[in-house]
Amino acid sequence: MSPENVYGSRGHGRHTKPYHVDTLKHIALLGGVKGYVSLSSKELGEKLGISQQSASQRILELLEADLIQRDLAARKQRVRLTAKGVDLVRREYADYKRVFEAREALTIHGTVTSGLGEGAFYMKQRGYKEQFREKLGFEPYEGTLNLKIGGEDLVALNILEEEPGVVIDGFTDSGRTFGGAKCFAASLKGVECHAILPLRTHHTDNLELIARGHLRSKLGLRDGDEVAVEVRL
Amino acid sequence: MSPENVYGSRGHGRHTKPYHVDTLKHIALLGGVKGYVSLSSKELGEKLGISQQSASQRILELLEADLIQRDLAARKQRVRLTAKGVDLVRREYADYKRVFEAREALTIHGTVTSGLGEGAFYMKQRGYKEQFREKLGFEPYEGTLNLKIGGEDLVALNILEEEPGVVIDGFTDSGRTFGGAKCFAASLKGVECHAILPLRTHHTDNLELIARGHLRSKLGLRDGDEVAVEVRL
DNA sequence: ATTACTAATCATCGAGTAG
DNA sequence: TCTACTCGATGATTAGTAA
Repeated sequence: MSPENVYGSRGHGRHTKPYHVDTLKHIALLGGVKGYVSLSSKELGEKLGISQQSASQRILELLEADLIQRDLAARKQRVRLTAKGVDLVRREYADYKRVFEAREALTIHGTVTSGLGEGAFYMKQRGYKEQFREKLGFEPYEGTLNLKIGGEDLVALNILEEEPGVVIDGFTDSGRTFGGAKCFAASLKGVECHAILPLRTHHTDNLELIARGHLRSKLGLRDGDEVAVEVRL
Repeated sequence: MSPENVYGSRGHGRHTKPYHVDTLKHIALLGGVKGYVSLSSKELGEKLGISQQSASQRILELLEADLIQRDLAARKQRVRLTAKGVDLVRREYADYKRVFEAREALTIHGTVTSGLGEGAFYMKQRGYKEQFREKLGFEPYEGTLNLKIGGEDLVALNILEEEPGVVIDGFTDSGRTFGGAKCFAASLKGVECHAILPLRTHHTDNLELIARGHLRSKLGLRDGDEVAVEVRL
């Protein structure tokens, strides 16, 4: 588990309390990930084994932390998780998945996308290129293959976030700061490559792949193609 | 989630506190499921974002609740989860899995075993037979096919425990009490059957199947055969 | 019925420190 | 070093009740 992932900073919110994840889990189990669910504070209290008053308080705290949204128009409130709330719960899920399904490799499904071409800019930086040669043993093509990850495969990204990988250090060049990243050996349709993730940024649903050559042309990939990449841990 | 699954009674322990599952999760992530891991109270405190003193206290509470075992012989303590502790964490995992991988069917792998022939005794009871005819629409063969479930498939059993299913009520006959159960439609190698689970008992690694005919002879199954059963929710 | 405020109670936590 | 005790401070929960 990442060192920052402690109560005081969990979910990047300043007000995240230890029991919030569990509360979110119960709302999620009622369908709060897909849409609003009718849930009185009394009902929530019963599910959590606490009083109506405490449950009401927790709802207020989750609202304050932007982890749920509420519709208080009708007699009975309706709640749903925010994207941030879903993300927090999915991260917790990733932890448990790591406990029981620790593997040497993860298969992640994604859709080929163009992105903003930002990857190429970063791949051209000398500060990165030298480290790639040193730590990965090759100098990658100056561009990345961007995969959009969705649905059940998102949890795999959360697992990667918590695995060490090969660390590429951040640096500064001409007054600009370039953040650190980590790499995992991977293969895409039999072609060896590396998955690369920023060290700090979370909340992403993208996975970038780098390789010796130009993956897109080598594999004849186009935007929208569905692929499965095998990432080794 | 089952109504009993609240803090006060979680894991059937009288002393289970809300943060115990999270503490167990961190120990599990370090390898505490497979064996002892060296873990000082200071280290645990850092992982949980609490002080060394509080972490020490949590270790004592987990020991008291029979959720971990400890080896305090060396300079640094070593801890591991008990079966009860693993079970508690796996149940939590099942909750999260249900949130993100809610499906209409679960595929569960198991090994055919003979068991003690107890299944047949229960299947002969009139109190059950009448309910099977009424609620499942057929009267099953007077015996069960017993599957031993292991490893990663155990979490599927925990998911079934939390799903409603078709409830078979308990009853008393000749002064003896017969507990309730719940059934899920299933198929084994293309043959329609039902999975049946006791309503109260937990901590099992067995799954019993009932069907119109004798599954074992119909499918040519022997003890030790590996099968996959598709259970519909 | 609801939600949620306030005040009192109760539990959790960490600093200091002993073994 | 380590674990873990005491105890005062902090934080969480609930009963009573308002709206």
